[in-house]
Amino acid sequence: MSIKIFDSKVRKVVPFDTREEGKVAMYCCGPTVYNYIHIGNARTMLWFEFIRRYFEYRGYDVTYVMNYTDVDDKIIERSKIEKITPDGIALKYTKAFEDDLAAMGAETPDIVSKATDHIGGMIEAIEGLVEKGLAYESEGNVWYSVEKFDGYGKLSGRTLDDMRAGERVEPMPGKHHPLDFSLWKAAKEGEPSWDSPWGPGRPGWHIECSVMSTKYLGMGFDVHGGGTDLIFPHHENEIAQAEGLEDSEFVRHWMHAGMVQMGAEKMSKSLGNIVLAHDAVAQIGGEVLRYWALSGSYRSQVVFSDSALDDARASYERWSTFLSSARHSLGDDMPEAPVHPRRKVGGEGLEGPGSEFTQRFISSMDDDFNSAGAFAAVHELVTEGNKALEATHGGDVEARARLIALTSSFVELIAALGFGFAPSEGGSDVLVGGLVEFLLEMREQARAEKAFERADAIRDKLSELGVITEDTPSGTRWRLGAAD
RNA sequence: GGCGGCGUGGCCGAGUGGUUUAGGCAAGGGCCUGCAAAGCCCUGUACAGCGGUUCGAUUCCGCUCGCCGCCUCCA
Repeated sequence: MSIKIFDSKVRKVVPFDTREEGKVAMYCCGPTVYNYIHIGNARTMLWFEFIRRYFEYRGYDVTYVMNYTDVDDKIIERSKIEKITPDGIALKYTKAFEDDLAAMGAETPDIVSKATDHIGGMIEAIEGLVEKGLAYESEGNVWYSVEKFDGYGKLSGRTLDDMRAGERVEPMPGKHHPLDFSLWKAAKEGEPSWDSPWGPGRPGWHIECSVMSTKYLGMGFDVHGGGTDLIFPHHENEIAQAEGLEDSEFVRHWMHAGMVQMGAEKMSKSLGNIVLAHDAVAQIGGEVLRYWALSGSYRSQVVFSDSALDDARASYERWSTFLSSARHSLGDDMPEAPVHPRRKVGGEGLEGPGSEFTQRFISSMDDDFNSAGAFAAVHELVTEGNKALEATHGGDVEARARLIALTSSFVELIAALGFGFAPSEGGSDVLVGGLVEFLLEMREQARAEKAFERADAIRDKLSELGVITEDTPSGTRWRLGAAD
C-alpha cells in the first residue's frame, strides 16, 4: 500500500513520491496575523495539519513548516484601528491563532517562521532576482518581471495573454507589465520598514513564502499546501521567485484545499460573510468543528451552516458516546489512546476484530486522504463496538475481549484523526463526580423501591444540569453533555 | 471573455464500467427499557438532461442546462 495524492500541478492523482525515502518535507501558507482567522482559513490549516499527522501515522518522518505573515498593509491598518503598534497586533493575533487551532485539535508545526525574522534572507533573494534580470527597481520599489520567467502560469494553467484579457486592475505606475508583482515596497511615512539596497521598505507578500520554505526545507520539497484561492497569484509567484532564482524545481507536489461556502458564496473577507474561528470555537466547540472540517474531502467546497454543524455534532457524539460507554464498561481494561500513533507500511499489528476497519481507514486515507471513507470505517467500527458492548452486559467474556480489541483500534484511529476526547465521565472534577455518583445511588434506591417519580425527578434534574444518564444492565452510566 | 471544479436517494456525502450494502444525519417500523436515553435490527432503490462508445454506464466521450471557484487582497 502506498499513498496517492492529487497534485494540483498536474491536476490528477499521482503516487506520493518523496524527495527522500521515508521523509516528508511540507509547507503550508499560514495566516496574516492582523485579526482572528475565519473558519475557512481554519479548515485549510486543520486539513494540512491532519495530512501531516497522517504521514506520521503512516510512518514518515515529517518536517512541517508554516509561516506567519507579520508585516503587511492590513496589519498596519489594523494597528491604527486598535491603536496598538503593528508588532502588538501581530503578537496578539498570533497567540489567538495558536490558541484557536489548538482548541480544534491541531498541533503546532515543527517550525513556525515569522516574516519579520527573515527580512535579510528576502533581501538577498530579491537582489539575486535583480541580478538575474528577473526583477527591476523603480522608485524604491522592486517588481518581479513575469515576462522574464518562462514558466509563468504553469501552476494555474494560464498564459500571460489569457490573463491580460481579463484584467480588472489599473496598472501601477512603474510596472513594466500589469501582472508584475511586488517584491519590495518602498516605505511610506510612519510605516514599519527595513533598510535595503533600494532604500527603506518592506517585502512584498509572496517573497516570504519562497524564502522561508526553501530555507527550512530546501528546493524540491515534498508538499506545499494552501487554499485554492492561493493558486493564483500567490503560489504562481512563489514558483516564479524560487525557480527563477535557483533554476531547479521548487515543489514536488502542490495540494489545495477547497473553499468554505456561506450559502452559495465563498466565505471571504472582502464579502464580509465571515465567521471567526475564535467565535465558532466558543459557540460550537473545537471537536465538533474539527469533525465538520475534516469529515469531507479537503478538495471539495464545504458549506458552513447550522444544519451542517448539527449533523457533525450528532455524528461526533456517536463516537464520544461509544467511548464513554466503553470506558464505563471496561474500567481499568480501557485501552489507552496513543498520543502519536504510528503505523508503518505493512500488516504488522493488523490482526484482530478491529483490523478490518483500520485497514479500510488506511486504504481510504491513502487514496488522496479520503477522509469520508475513513470516517465511515470508524463509524462501522463503532457499530461493531456497540454490539460487543451490549453482549458484554450479559457477561459474555468473549464479547468483552472483542470490545477491548475494537476499542483499542478505535482509540488509535481517533488519535490518528486528532480527536482528543477528554474523559467526560467524572471529568477532571472530583467533586462533581462524587455528587453525581451520590445522586445516582439515591436514584438507584428509588428505582429499587419502584418509586419511579422520584427516580425520574433526579434524572431530569441531572439532565437539566447537563449530566446525561443512561441505565444499562450493568449499572447507570453517565456523561457530561450540553446543559439546557 | 479565459482557466478550473462540481451536479448521487429527504439532507450531507464516498464510490464504481456489470451481478451484494458506502457512511452519517433525518424519517418510519421493531427489539431492549419501569419509562427514557443510548444502542442494535429492518425499511428507502439514487446517480442533472440529451446523445455517443460498449454486450452493458451513475462510472468513459460529447453537447446542453445549472451551481461554484480563480483571473484583484483572500485559506
